Amino acid sequence: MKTVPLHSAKKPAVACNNCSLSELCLPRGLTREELELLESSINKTVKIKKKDYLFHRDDKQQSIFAVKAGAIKTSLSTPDGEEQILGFYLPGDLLGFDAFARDRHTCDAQALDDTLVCELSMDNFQELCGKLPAMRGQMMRQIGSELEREQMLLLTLGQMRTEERLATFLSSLSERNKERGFSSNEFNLPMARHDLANYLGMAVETLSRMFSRLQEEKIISVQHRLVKIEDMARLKQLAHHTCHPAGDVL
Amino acid sequence: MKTVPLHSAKKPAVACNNCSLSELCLPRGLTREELELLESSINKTVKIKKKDYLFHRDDKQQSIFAVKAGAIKTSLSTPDGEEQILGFYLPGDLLGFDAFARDRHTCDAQALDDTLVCELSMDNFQELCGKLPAMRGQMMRQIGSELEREQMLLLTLGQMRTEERLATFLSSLSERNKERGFSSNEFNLPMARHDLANYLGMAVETLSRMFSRLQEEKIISVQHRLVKIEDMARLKQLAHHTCHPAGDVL
DNA sequence: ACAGCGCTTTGATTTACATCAAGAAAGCAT
DNA sequence: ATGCTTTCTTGATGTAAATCAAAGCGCTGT
Repeated sequence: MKTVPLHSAKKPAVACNNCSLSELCLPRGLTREELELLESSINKTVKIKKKDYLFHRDDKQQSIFAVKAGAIKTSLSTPDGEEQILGFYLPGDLLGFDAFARDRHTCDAQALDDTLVCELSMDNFQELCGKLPAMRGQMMRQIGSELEREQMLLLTLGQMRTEERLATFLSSLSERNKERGFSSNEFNLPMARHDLANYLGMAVETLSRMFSRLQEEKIISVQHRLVKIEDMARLKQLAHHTCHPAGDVL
Repeated sequence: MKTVPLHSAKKPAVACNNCSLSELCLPRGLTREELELLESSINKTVKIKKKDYLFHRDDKQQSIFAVKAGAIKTSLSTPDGEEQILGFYLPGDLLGFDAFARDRHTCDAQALDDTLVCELSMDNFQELCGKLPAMRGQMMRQIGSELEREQMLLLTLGQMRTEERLATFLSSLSERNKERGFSSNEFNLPMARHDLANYLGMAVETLSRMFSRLQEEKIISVQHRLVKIEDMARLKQLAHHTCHPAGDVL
């Protein structure tokens, strides 16, 4: 097993403590020393072009990743070419946990845009988990969030009608933006209609109709990817199925 | 934090090494000494009567649990009383990971039958994770499986038609039984129609119709909860959407 | 045994959504 | 700009599955 230099002589390429995402990402709750150890363990930041893959299903797991800029979607696909999008990962989100079961990724991860991710190798990850209980705790929380997010999506797909699904999605994207200090009333969708429809388990046409419907009802206004929430109360009401205020990823 | 006696004088109440489930449960891959440490950390085994709850949503997480006998369902429910069943946990399955995100459970866990579970307190769990890398690894794998299982269910709910959903479910239950040394061709469903229908995101009536349809097509035969698979090849073909042979829980 | 209750199946009808089809708008290259 | 491709919206039609309704079956307990 590779060992991590405890205090590397030269300044690491990655500086988590300067990163605007440090409160959302792994560093949260770590002490100064722990943070330094983490920084020196981050292997590098990687650029991925739009439509390129960060990993494929069945790839051996090398690392876990943190999105720094851009957006990633993960999806499962079937022999006959059908796909189900499992999640959208935006800046501050971690991904790669899916491979914990068998050391191989269980889904594909593709960039929706030109994207920047930080990479932490599994070796380093394991070592940090052994050494730093706080780091292990933070990691557990991240995995827990992932589990929770998928559970919410199950509820959405299993129980809600299409309008509710969209309302729920918009409401949680809004929450998410608020948490990150962005506007909760006006934002751009990071994904195309096609991807969102698939994620929400409906046809693109249906999604489009639901956007129109919410607009007619004066709950939102949309043009292309720009969404404005005009009546948050009614949106939340439509999305009342949703139990959680929080949620880390979409 | 409580400390775990390294070698308790008296024999622990729990004997993982005698347990028929040790190959599926936490002990897998642990050395003799590690196993002893685990055994002495298991707090107790708990009995839960049919319809009683192991935990509720928002309960503070005290423990993780391993099902020894019986069956547990986990579910999410909405303010207006709708429910989505998230998983069925059978002997050898672990549950409780959902609380990792916020130290509180994100779903309810209810016994489908009189049930026996082993309980490992979070304190002991944390301690073991720090001490035993093998144990931490096994735990990560378990969590990974949970994530993977939920992903498969998302694919099922998002993309499949009702007949495919049932076929997929039966096929994976069959696999699961084979792995545990039970018959893969003939088994009892551990849950009522109502619960299965909800889990698969359809109405009870539709589920019933799909059972009938599969029976008409001579793929299975059903009476009450007893299912016989008459034509495994065609069942798998119907369930072709499913990518994975494995899968730990349902 | 019987009644009574919950669970399951089957049938008739309705409906939400998918599919099919076409047009409008936006992005991209030349 | 111009045309071309891709993405998105809207309309018309079809269908899978929900809902409504009722009957059959298998429990439980008296």
